[in-house]
Amino acid sequence: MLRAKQPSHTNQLLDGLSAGERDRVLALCDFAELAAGQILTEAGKPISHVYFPTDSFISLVTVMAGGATLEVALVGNEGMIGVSLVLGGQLASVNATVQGAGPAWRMSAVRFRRVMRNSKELSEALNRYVTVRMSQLGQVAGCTRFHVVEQRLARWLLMTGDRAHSASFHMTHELLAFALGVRRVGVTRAATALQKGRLIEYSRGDIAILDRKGLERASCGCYGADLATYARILG
Amino acid sequence: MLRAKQPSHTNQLLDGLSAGERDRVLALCDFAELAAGQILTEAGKPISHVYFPTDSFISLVTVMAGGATLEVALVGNEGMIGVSLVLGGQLASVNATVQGAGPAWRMSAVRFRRVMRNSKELSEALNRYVTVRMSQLGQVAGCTRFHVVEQRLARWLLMTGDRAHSASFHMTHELLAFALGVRRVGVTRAATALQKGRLIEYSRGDIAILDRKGLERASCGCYGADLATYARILG
DNA sequence: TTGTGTCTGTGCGCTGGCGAACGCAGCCGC
DNA sequence: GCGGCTGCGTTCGCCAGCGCACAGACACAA
Repeated sequence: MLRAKQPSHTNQLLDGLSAGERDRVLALCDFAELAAGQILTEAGKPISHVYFPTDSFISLVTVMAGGATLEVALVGNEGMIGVSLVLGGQLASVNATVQGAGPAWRMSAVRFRRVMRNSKELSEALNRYVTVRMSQLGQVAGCTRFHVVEQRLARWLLMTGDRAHSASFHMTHELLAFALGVRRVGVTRAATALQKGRLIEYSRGDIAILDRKGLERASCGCYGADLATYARILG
Repeated sequence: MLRAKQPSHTNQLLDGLSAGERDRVLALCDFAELAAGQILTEAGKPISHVYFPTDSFISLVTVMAGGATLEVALVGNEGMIGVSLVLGGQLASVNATVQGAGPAWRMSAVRFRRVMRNSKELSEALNRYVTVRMSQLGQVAGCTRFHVVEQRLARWLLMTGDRAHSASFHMTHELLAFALGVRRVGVTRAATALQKGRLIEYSRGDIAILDRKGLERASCGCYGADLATYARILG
């Protein structure tokens, strides 16, 4: 694993709150160190905690009957894990697996429900985040349908770079294949092409983005569309 | 257009409310007759009204940069149009086009915001519906990625039969192609196969389901998964 | 040093869906 | 009764991604 930027220990959703409100919320959280591969929620099972990542990032994956997998969202310090609770539910609707190890603010479901009832400011902010996620889910469906692996890979690398707060991070082709819902070989092909174009560099799971602008050109517009959606609703 | 069952003029979301609450909500609605092709919301534009379909059904479509289209949800009397308002937003995140003409309860955005603030019962019910939609969006993304056109077509026909309250309805291959995000030719192929198997019958846009059980076998499990999700959260 | 496991690269035949194009058949209006 | 429009059927070459299989390359441990 290559060197990462200084961690920020902040989460944008919480930072968007007024100072007093943010402090009240943070007082109910503890600071958890998430390990790569750790499972935070499983589809259909109760949610025990919500998480506000700061320097970790988490992959939300749907598992189809038959075992095929597809990542439907990548959550870093711009988001949260456990949106079902925001909507008053109990059960998770997707599998959340830690992709990038690191810290996150964590709050028990019980406390979260209470503070959601009592804080209009928090619940409004998180409702806006839910709106963003819904928009992005639609976008992901279309992206997955219409864009080729190389574009989607480029998009994924950009998103991950943002959430890792670093141009380099760890992720094998195998894991990328699960996220993109393609074969490992398909990832290798696409990654080789991007590397030949001097946009990225990788070796045994260590990936580095060399040319961010170039990678944006190689990706589909969905990367920019996602950012725009977020900015429009939560910016 | 072939004969339809007796229309019910009910909407399941509203029917799930207590009688008093339902009456209060309905008193704020008017009864609109929606025409096929009518556009109810457009992505990025303000939502003027929410709709609770009774015997109409509406297709929610994402339009990608480049013009490709993909239906991400089909809403009938089990749902509503305008979920962004439920979450406190102003703007639609998808295009909603009437696919099956018919009646729907309609309420202005202004009134809807007010009643949402004042009725815990309504807002909780609609929040559960939002949860369902989020789950289904993930399912759709996976279905679109992994299942072949014939399966997806079968699923679409089943969903539409449910929402039309009838085994027959009107829909050309061309429009189906837009919904499924494939070529018209691809729809024709799949439809021919289903017709040869005596599962459906069609002619110049009039489609009839002949063998519902057979169609379920020909579809992917996503049809059943969607129903199960709905039942689990709202049943 | 040797071994073992992990990660990446390549090749082969197959298939589902694509774009483009053309023909035909039913229906409606004049 | 003719013309035109809409909806459906088919064909052709093409390509992205698939499943399968195997080989090299590096890393760490015994």
